[in-house]
Amino acid sequence: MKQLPSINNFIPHLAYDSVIFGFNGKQLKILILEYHNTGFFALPGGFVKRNEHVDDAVKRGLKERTGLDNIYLEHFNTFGSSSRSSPEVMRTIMEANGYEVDENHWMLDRFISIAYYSLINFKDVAPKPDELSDSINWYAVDALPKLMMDHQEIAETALKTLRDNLDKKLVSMNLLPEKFTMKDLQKVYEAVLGKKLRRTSFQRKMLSRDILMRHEKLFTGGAHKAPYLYSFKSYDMAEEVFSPMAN
Amino acid sequence: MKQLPSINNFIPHLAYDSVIFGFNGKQLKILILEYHNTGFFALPGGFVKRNEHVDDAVKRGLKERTGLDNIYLEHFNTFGSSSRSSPEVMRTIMEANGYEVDENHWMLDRFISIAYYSLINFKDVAPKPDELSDSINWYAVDALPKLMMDHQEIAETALKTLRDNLDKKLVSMNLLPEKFTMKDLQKVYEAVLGKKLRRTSFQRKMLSRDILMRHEKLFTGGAHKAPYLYSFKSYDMAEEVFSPMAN
DNA sequence: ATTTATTGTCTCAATTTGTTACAATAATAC
DNA sequence: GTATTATTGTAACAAATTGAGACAATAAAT
Repeated sequence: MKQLPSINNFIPHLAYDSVIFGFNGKQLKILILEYHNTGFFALPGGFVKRNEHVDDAVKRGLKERTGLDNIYLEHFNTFGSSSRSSPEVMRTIMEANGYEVDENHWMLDRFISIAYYSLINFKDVAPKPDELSDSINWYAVDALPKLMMDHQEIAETALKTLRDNLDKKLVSMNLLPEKFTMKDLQKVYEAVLGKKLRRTSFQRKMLSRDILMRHEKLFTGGAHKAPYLYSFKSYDMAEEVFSPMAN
Repeated sequence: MKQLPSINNFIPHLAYDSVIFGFNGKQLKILILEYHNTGFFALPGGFVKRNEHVDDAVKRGLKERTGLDNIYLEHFNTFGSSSRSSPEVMRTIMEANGYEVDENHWMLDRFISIAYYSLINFKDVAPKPDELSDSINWYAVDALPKLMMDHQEIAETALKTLRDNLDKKLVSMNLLPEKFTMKDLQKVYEAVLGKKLRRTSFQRKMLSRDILMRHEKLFTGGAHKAPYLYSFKSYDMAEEVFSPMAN
């Protein structure tokens, strides 16, 4: 009989789930895994070790379970409803994988989930399913399979957060190569926001913000004018929150 | 010897902290408590029961510890660094209150804190300290005492979140009476944002958003034109996040 | 040289915001 | 009553931003 993780190593009742957004130049997708022999689709998640920073647990788990390494993750919400956990679902998943599950097994307990999201360029990675999962695949945000427990809500909240923050945080840095064209940048914005933007206004706006550096042109071989390449200027996040009244 | 709460009732390693913003018509303040005989200042916090929604734990704890009841709370972040907890601080607080603390007491463990914030009109409430605390008082956001552990960071993050969301969420509803004048509303915005706003532009903007209902005038007895009273139109939060591309 | 697709920028209209001005009050003083 | 005072609601115009279209400047193919 295979061994499940021991409760001694983990903080009980506490889990994380991660919403990994990927972009293929056109569409925004989310990484979803499917458990063996169950038909259950879920966000990649895991547990937190006794003496581990939650941020590190998410990075560790994501690497173990999907092969993804060294990606920028951001916490966006915590799902703490006592009704969100489903012992039956957990039992089904574990039994379908050949584990014997004790009635009082800690993984059947009620869990609070700390939720993270990330944005990556999915050309760069090849996620691999872990031993519990049949598959791990990208699904377009408007064509997700039915997700187990409250994972649909977690994914929706993540998308809303991403849309609200795209402008401010420029997390899109993770979705683009070091250097990119204005059109590439616009496509990221359009995919995340889920709507078309006006080319000229977008270009003027981005240039006026003084956050881009212009580099050499990119010659693609197309029968047309070559676009400039840009990169983000580095900027620091320093911000005085508790400052005295501004003038 | 007094009894500390038993671990059997609570989820281990999990706590919450609350940043309660209050507004007095002029300044934005935060509710801070001071533990007996220690000089430690802290945000009001507590633990989550085994079968309790985290949201409910925060409401319950806040009522028990401060007398505040029925206020709107919103989760804004989770503080999960493994270094954020300080067993020495916890021990000092408990011993200063006459409790005998076992070396391995669960309250000395590492804790992950789920953080909430709220906005209230502090004319309406009279917070009372709980048995562990000497005092519970309002402090202006730019004149906080030195807070224990990472509570300063939690408070700063809450203020930043509040500023970022004031416009969108109109949480300021909690800071105003049912009906209020345009000047009242402007003062809330100014206190939260920490800067003066232009009267005419503010008024035009608020009116153009179609979120206010105009009522009768308010006669204060002042030797001048009487302002109208307004209230927020109710609005529902329904929002399609996973909708197909907008045109 | 001509054609084609795409890019960068300009222009002018439409919209939004900043700024000032001013008429319309409530209450008080006379 | 009438004048005075403080404050409010809104108009008017300027300044800034955004929307929409036009167009010249390319790269590469014909």
